[in-house]
Amino acid sequence: MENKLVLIDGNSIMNRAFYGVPELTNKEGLHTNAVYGFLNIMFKIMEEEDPSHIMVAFDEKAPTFRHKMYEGYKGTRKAMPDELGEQMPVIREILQAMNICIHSKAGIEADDILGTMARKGEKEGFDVVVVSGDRDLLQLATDRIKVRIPKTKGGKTVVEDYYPAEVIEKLGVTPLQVIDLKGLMGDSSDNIPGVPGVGEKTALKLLTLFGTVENVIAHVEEIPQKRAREAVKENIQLAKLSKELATIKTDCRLGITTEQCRMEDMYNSRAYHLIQSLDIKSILKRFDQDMAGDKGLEKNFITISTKSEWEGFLSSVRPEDPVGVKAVYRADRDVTQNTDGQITLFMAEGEGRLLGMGVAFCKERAAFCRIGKELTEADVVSGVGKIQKEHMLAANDLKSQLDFFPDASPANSFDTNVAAYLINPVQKGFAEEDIAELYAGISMYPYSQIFGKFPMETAFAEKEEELARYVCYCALANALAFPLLKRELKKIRALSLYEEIEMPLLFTLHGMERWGILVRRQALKEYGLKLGVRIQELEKDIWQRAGEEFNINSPKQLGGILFDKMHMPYGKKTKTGYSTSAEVLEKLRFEDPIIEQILEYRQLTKLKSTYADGLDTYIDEADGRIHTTFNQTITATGRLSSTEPNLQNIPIRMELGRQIRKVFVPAEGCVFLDADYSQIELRVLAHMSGDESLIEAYRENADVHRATASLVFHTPYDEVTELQRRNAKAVNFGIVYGISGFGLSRDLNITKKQAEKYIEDYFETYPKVKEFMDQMVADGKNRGYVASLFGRRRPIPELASKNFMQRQFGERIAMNSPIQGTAADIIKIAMIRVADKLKEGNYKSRLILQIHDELLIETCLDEVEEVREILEKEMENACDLRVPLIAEVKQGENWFEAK
DNA sequence: TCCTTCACG
DNA sequence: ACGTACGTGAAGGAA
Repeated sequence: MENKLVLIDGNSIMNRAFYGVPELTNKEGLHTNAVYGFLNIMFKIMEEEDPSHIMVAFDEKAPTFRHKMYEGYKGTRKAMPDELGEQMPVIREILQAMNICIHSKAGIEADDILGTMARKGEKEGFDVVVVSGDRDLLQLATDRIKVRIPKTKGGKTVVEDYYPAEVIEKLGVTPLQVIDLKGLMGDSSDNIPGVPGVGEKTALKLLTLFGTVENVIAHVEEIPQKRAREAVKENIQLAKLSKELATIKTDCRLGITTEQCRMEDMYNSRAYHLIQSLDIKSILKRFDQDMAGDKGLEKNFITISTKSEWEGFLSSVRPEDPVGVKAVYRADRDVTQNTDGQITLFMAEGEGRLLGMGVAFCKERAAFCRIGKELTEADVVSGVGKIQKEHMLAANDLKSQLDFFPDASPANSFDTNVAAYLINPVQKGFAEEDIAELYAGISMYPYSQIFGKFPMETAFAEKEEELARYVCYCALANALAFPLLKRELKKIRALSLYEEIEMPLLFTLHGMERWGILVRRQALKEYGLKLGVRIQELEKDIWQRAGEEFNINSPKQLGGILFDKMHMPYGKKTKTGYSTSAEVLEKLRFEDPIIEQILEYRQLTKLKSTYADGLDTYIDEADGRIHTTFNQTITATGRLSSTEPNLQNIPIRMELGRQIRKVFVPAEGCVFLDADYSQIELRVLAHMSGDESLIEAYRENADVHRATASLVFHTPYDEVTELQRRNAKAVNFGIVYGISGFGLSRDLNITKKQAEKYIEDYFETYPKVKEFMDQMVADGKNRGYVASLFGRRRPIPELASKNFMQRQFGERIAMNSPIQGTAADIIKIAMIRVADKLKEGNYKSRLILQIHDELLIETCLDEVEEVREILEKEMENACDLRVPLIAEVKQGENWFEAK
């Protein structure tokens, strides 16, 4: 409806909601019940009233003049409970995000703001609706001002409506007389004293007789009842004051116009995300219905389905525009074209998989290219390729779309995902939805809310219109974010990290993923079968010893058997019950042979489910190879991670598990070359700390653990015992992790005291290491982040935590991240150089895996010596430290042999 | 969806 | 008086 103004009493409704809605919290433990209740009431009112204008008024935190005056009189207003107080800023933020006018001013009560705006609106011809939980507001009611008072009755919200007629009916006085009523009877909830001894009944009688407080006072002698007469007589000042207190001002100078209250773009994604962070699902539904028209692109995107349209669109690009893109493609690979070997397979890959592409230059020019008869995949691909010569290509997760951008290079393309990751690696997400918010200044409707968990391929088939719009927004977000992200990278001095490491690496990783690693499927299957046989034997034995059949994989059931039924002494307890971890079982080894069997059972089922059976499902039918995905933007430290499947955690420590590496083999005519960095993190530590003794040890190519033992335990280098060396090694590890006495004591099975002594001695031996650690923690506290040698940042908010544990965790992170991060930087450089050398030299050998400090190359037999040289040299020379970097290269017919 | 366990560096 | 070693991903069970 045109010209309807809704005015909401923020504090009052929050208060109502807080006491009316049972306790609710989000994942972080923030209370949300009042916010939830408030929004429910607000939406209900909006649904019923369909207003054109809306405003919410709040009280300022500081006590107002009126209350100060009264404070001196009698007590104070009850303090707001913390659980409600913490929700006040939250609701204001949400309302602000929804572009709802909120107003509060020191010295002016919310009531007075409402009163003033109500009268103002009425004068300007608005229908006014005032929403409050406070009956005080009833004095505002007129024919054009409706007062609505929500009440919660048994979990449901019922709203009582008051025009003047209803006020008279319910209260027995006119709206204006509400003030007089309160002046006489008072209002404890609003701290209005009233006249002592005068209640509702008496007050009403007096008003029927005299009309107003002033008249009651003037005719005080005429009051029939003695008690009331005396009461009023003795409290004339109090009555006057009470009336004043009860009077809502309607003439405040607020400095806002009704026009500023106009409703606009309420259902946007900023508000959506805010509410989402509160874990209130039911409110989000309202957004689902109403967010259809999000901002940014309006209806400025077109769908292109012919080649001429495409060419016309391309020519509309302005010289300074980047080209934002997002490809929509089929996930499956084209099997039929991949019959004659590797090379053909990859040439053919991608071909025929593209379904469409969002392309955007700016807010005014965005298009969805629909692949079809008159616009082929080749048209789109070559069109983008051509425009890329002059314009930066901006994509998000370019690696996953690289098949469709054959002309892309690290220099002519930008990945908003990678860039945002470098700016803050511990942020929630880096997809277009996040980029749009943070770096493009536009709102996007989240994919999952439109299409659920379906892949884009399905979304394209079922909701093409919506998907077209979605990918255009993605493309636009990328285009708009590009300059901002680049500027930010420059500002934090991470631009060279981005340009010289991460972007080139993206291409290297893409090549590794596509090439994949060959797996002997049959051997894997046999391995799994063998495990299965033994698992069944163990299962039978375990059940027999337990005296019943149960699920050995269930920690709960296993705990019940071991600790309740068999009465073994339990060690640790977890949140949910007994711990049955290997560490605990290890200590029970001698209680019963069942323990040994359970441990073996655990080991075997792990190998079978995760590796034997698990890996098999990832073998590509077309080429017999496994193509993992390397995630470049997951870890907080800068390492890569590997998923679907994870090829960075293939067993090696235990012999039986290690055997599985025999199924990973090089292609026909090739061998594996596998190179490991030797103690890269400790070497990085030596460099970064500048500790002379540690550097010296590495320069002399000494056994560092032995050297450490020698210095820490004051034993000649050649007389260090095995135990001493082992202890020193554990200390070295601990140092890299951000040492703690407890952690080390647990690892070495010694007392905390002893462990602390070790650490103390260690720091005495390598004083610069101690200095370095302290410096990192100080840096983290001062700047909020620590950085690697190449400028890779990790924010550490934990260091500012009030929680001791959290803070200590922050300190360990501060000590570890620069080291782990620098090591990650170094191997990334090595990877790029190795892959580039292989490419430039037209070698047929390929880099196929990275496992943090290890690189695996499928090496053609005739290239072995040259590639070995390249691998070793590029790894060792990846960066120039104060200590040498050593890479140990091994060769083998499979991954087992090459380690 | 969260938790526990365990595989790796 | 707390209750911790740093960084990951997958599987299976419990809720």
